[in-house]
Amino acid sequence: MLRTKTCGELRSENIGEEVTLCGWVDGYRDHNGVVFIDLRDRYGITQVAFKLDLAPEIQEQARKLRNEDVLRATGTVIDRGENVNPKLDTGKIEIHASELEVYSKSKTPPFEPGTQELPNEELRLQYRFLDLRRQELHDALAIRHRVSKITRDYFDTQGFLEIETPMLGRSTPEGARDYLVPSRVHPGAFYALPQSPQIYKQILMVAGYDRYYQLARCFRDEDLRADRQPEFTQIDVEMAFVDREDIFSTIDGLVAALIEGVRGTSTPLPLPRISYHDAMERFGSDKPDLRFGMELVDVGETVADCEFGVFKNVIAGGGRVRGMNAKGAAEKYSRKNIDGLTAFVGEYGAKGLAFFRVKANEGGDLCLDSPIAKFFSDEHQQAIIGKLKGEAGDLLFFVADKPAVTSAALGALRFRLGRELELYDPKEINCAWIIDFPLVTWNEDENRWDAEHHPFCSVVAEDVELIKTDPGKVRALSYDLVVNGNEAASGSIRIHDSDTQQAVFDLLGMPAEEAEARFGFLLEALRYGAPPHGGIALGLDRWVMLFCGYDNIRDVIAFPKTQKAADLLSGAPSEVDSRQLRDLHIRNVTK
RNA sequence: GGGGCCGUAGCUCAAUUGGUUAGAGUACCGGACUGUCGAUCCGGGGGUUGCGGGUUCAAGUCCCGUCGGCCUCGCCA
Repeated sequence: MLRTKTCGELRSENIGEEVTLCGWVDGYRDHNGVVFIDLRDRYGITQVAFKLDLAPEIQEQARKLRNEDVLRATGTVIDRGENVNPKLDTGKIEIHASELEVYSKSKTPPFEPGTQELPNEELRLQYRFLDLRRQELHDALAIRHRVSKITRDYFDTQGFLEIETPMLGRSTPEGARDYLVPSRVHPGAFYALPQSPQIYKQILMVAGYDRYYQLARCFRDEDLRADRQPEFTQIDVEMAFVDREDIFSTIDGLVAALIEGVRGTSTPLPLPRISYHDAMERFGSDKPDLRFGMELVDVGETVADCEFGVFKNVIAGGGRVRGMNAKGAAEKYSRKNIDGLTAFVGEYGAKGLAFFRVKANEGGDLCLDSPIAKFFSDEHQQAIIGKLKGEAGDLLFFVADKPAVTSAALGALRFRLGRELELYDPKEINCAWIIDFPLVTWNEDENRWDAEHHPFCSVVAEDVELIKTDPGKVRALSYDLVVNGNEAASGSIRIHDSDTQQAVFDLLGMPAEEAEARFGFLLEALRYGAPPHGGIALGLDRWVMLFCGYDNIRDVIAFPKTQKAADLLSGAPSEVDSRQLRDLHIRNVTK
């Protein structure tokens, strides 16, 4: 090594030692007779002093050092005495340099990795090599490494094999849009990058590899979000000869190991479970944030005969009126704030947001205060207050609409209010299984049933008969793991007998020929002795994001892409020359 | 595809709500200084206000379009 120590490890015990450090200039202070350099590497910062009286021959060179220059300095570890810097772990010592080698000068950087105020993200992504020098990115990627390492160790102890599956696969048009790769040797034909290793891992089960996992890179050509990148990493798992409980206990163990390994805290197992139905009723979401309460309440019966036309008409039309109680928030939201919330729920299809402040009148009785309170008799007001357990100072919100809209709007509003009202400890990691998802949901536009999870998802045994009679009521053997309001894992027990598989294809309106054409290779494999099997995939990026306490996954990915799926560092995607296109039998039709 | 926020010096921001030569901090350059650690002090350079149109006596500011970044609905089996 070119160095004998790192910039993070020297302490008082090292005083008197001759050491050599390498690193980047994090800051410089030139006092003519002495030049101070804050030298930074992965491990920390150490102050190096270049003193005129000790090494006059390198003084001139030291005075020219600027931020982000790379150097090697050799010198003696000195006690700082009175001049300790409590901000640095190495603050009790410094190096009095006798030798200096400048490996490379840096152009003036567009921003300083050590600075407090971050530049805009566009610049950070363009100069990602500078951004990655920041301590926060180092920490995030270290946690990411820890999650991967713990995962591999855990599955190893459980007898799993890590098996790689192809990146160049066959396009199956279901689900997300594929990223396609043209074939040179098969003119007009394309590979697809995997949306997930789903079909391959099921084939591995048929092949007898009954405990498989993989840290799998996946690709989906869909619009991005804060927690969605076009390429991302799944902890992909599949097991044979198992039922749902085996998956839960296996993943419970992984989750506990991750939290223990990253946070150092233990997690009570088994993780709690909530049915999809209960999650939607109580929280308005299939990925509820369970760090706080503020559950939804149905007041449909209570307000069915009130004088407020909106409520009355919605109930009469088969809709629902649901609400929730923001405890103590009456004075925290002005009329203008609430207008903002009304616009917010509008994004989820709600046509309005009714609100009431709970107040105590002169007599000490509770009543509702709102522009629409006059439409509610005293009996109605008391009933509403009773249902939502209202107390003076509470703020009640209601949405009246189609059932799905009340869930979507109130679920989103609850999530937002929980954050704004700081109803939880932001460091908490709260996990729960959501189970008993519906197998299919009705697609209004296409006038058919769509698979909620995917077409190979098995069904709760007692619901099999319902496939033909009442498909919307069929519960799937699928499950999600939600963490702090994020879908952090999703999986299912798969269908392994062809009768059930055919029944599901029939339900989805997929003719046998079409199923054969699309994933016949999986169906054929299942005909050669398929064990009962099931699995799950965890979103590794999201888990790391949650462990870091960030609100987007770009900050836990070394080289992320922008919302338009561009890499601002490399310039991908880019045009290619016509020769490459010709080799691939591709013609550019945009010109 | 839709909605919203943003774009001014290398960077972070300001600019009287349409009005004189677009400012500050920081970074950068030069100088002073032997104990700083957000060093300090003196001096200096640095602008196509993302881009293109339009309105106006006058546009960083208003309007239209466009590019880019972020958030989001749809989408993501």
